[in-house]
Amino acid sequence: MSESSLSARRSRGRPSARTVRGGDKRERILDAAVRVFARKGFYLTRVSEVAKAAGVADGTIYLYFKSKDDLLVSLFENRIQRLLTYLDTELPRIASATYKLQKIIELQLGLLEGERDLAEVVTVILRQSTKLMKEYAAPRFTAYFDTIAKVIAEGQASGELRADISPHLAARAIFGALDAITMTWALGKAEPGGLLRASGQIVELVLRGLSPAAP
Amino acid sequence: MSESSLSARRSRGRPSARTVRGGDKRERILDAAVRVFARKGFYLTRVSEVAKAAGVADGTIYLYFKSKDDLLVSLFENRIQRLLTYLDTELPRIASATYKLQKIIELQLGLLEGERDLAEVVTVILRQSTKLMKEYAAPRFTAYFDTIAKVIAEGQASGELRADISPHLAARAIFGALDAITMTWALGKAEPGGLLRASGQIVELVLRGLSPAAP
DNA sequence: GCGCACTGAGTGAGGATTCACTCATTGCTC
DNA sequence: GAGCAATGAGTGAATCCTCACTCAGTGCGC
Repeated sequence: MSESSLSARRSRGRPSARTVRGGDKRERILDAAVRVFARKGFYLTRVSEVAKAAGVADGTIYLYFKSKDDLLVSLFENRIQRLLTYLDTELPRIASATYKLQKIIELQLGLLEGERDLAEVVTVILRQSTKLMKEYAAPRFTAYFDTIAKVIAEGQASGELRADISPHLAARAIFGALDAITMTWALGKAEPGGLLRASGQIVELVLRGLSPAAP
Repeated sequence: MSESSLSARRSRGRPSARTVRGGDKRERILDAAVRVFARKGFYLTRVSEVAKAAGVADGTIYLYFKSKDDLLVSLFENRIQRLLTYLDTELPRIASATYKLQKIIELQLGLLEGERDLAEVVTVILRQSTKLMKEYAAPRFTAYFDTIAKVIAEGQASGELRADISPHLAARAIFGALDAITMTWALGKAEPGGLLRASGQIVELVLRGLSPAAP
């Protein structure tokens, strides 16, 4: 079932990417969806509102997305892919585990800085659909945790990081810290630069937390 | 408006606490609600399902709660009050900021250990209603953050903790770490004792992270 | 009998999805 | 290049289903 919901994401016989009229409607719908979802939440958002915000008819949404659920998942997929792709290419180039951690933290916060609506969708809205959360998002989160945990384990092996903390636990803690900071930032005033400034301090906090004991 | 929703929580002319028949129905409904909300999420839960799980009629729920929203808020209120009350009485008795932090961490994880459904409600379900989140839960979270931040600021003033990190930022990071750990625990296997074991390591992590620089 | 907790079938509103229709565009034919 | 037919993206009103909530009743406890 989770399988079906995953494969279903890929919309069926959609119009070709270069549509004759209107241009990239799919992109416009996604843009509108981030904005509307962020303002009203998933369940309180009417599909017709997204359509209106995107400047298309209600039915058009169903030409590009299977359902309202599919719209949310596609949104997440579409935007978050950047982060994962970037990590996959960048991390291997960094030798030190501490610098890798620093990069991860800066990336996660940096991606959402300047994209408040996206931040809110990722930290709050995505979790509003239990079905999506359990079937789709949870495994994605796990995969991300694993990436972080692997970096920590490397650092422990090399002696760069303290070895008396479970890498998976630490990974979840780091993710949670970043997530909570992003959430309060998005739900609150969201001052520009707020996340970037935070990232420096969090790097500090995490790296000292994971530093080997002073002899 | 947030005011009205808050005051509205108090149910109107409910049956007296000592009902003649059936005993404390209100409690039974709350118990059922935790279980059903945890399994299906707020929006996918039908009020009739909660009624069925509680062994009462649909209408009975409305004798004790104003609405489905009210049911969720009452649930949170009812259960989480323990944590806050306990903190308010216990924290002042502890002198050292580091021990206070330790207490907070152990309490937050300890409260939910053994109450998996409640853990899921607090970490996941509560956030499903954007309205509740923004009107009701966000201020509660903020108050909790403030408590933690105050402890950190105290520790900084006394030199127990490093002073180059914003107390509010650190508070959110700590909360987020605990929250993410609880969430993955609740959504995953939720092994007994898992949270307690985690709490020791998190205390370690946080306290070293906040420790003053080694000279 | 009276009052009150309780019941649960019924109601109405709301909203996701559908689908019969429109018409700009394309490309075929002469 | 004009006329014409075919195409299929786009539309949005209508459909139809799903619940949250209501309220006319039921029967228990006194």
